[in-house]
Amino acid sequence: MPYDPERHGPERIVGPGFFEKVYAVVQEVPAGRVTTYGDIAEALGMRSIARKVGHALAGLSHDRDVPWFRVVNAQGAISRPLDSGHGREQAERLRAEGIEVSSNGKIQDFTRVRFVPQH
DNA sequence: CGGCTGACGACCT
DNA sequence: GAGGTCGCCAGCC
Repeated sequence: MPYDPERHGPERIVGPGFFEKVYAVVQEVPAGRVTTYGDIAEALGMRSIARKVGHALAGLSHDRDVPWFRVVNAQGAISRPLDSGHGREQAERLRAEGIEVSSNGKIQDFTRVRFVPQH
């Protein structure tokens, strides 16, 4: 299917600098709240590149001041194996901010702590 | 250069 | 709720 603004958003903005744009949006998420890959994609004007948002975070170096752990998937769950170092760290850091995370990685009261970044 | 791979998500059974 | 399908696109074989 060709590019369709109705489905894919107003314009294509993925390109050089995309990662930095993602990081800028993530930094808007306040402590104690979480947002989703899709919400970030939409804040950047593209509804269909949620996957690229995850890719951007995957390439993030931890020494940068970006709260990567406040980003979860649309189901309100941590999108990394909980038996991995990063999965455990994310759950830990969210709990440290007062967010309840169940043993299966689900965020409790997700709809209430969900933060939707604005354009 | 073609194929595969994802920290995803909407939609359908 | 649990799976499967398809669309996305930069990066890495």
